[in-house]
Amino acid sequence: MGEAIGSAKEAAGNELVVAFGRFLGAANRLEHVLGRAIEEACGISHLMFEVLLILARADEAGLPMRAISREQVLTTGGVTRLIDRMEAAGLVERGANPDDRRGRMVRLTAAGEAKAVEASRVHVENIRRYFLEPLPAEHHDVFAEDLRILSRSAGDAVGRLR
Amino acid sequence: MGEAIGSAKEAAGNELVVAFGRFLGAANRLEHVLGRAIEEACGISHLMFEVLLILARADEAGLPMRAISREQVLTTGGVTRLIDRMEAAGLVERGANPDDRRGRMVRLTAAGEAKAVEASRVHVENIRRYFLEPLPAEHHDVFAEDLRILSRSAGDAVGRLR
DNA sequence: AGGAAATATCTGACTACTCAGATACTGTTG
DNA sequence: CAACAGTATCTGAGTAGTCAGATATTTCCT
Repeated sequence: MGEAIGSAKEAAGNELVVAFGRFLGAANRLEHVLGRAIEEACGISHLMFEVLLILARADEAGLPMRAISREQVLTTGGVTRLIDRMEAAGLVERGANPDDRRGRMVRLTAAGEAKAVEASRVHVENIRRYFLEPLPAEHHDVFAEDLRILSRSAGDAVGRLR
Repeated sequence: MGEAIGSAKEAAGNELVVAFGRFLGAANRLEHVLGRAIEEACGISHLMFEVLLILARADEAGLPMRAISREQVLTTGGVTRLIDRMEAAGLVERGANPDDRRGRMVRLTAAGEAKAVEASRVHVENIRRYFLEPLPAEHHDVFAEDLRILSRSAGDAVGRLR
């Protein structure tokens, strides 16, 4: 694992490069495919689904936009435009932020709540059908544990990299 | 795990939705951050790096473009444009495909090989420094095994979803 | 062989991001 | 409290993807 990388072929075959590449590639494709499935079934993009979930966890008053750009890998400009589209689609609404007149609060509309429920059902169904059911039942726990370990490790790593 | 989802709050708190969301989010951010690091250090995008590695694994003759769109989550149109930029940057070159006159072969230039080596060094260094070194040494094997299991499971799931 | 269907790539039009700069506030500090 | 650095959001311009349609060539079937 500690060899110097001399040629391009060696670089491409390096154990760490290969292992991380496969892992990240698989995770990306999974997200891509699950996102596509929601998009086709519910007519909202993957990012919109994430935002619906973030807002569903918040309380009545909603969240300021910056809270959304922090949770997603999106610049503030990107969030402005994403929320513009979601507002145009009737899923969220913007209101004044009483604590800070620079900011706006974003909260779910009734239609947004309904869409969050609908999309979650689709999502859970897809995960279960294609991801979990083919595994023998006793592997579910092990798998869930793997997910936890990896998401924590990956999260820690991101924190250090920044 | 089998409850019906009734409200948006329940949807957002659903165990599967949360676990997959965290996992995919962490994997994405990790890829994003590692990609950024390569971009800043080497001046190539994350996708260009992936393509350099794919081509480095191929033999002298290179690969047809379609082989690249298959390995990446990219349409053929996207590959055309990505390779356009890489060719403009001097990293790859296109040649005729003697077996199929519709297609073109893409292969690394000397500059492309050098860039693959350079970027891999940076990548390995970052993974090691931020991801592996903070783990106690005896966890490395367990971790590598986790990566293997998860990337295989995710790959299988994607196959079933399509 | 002759022609239909499939495949590889390229392109025009569109979309959704990024970055940087503008605007409008807030908070801190001398 | 006046100035100034900081923060939240929005916007213009640029970039890199998608999709669908065009073109050239191959493959398959009769």
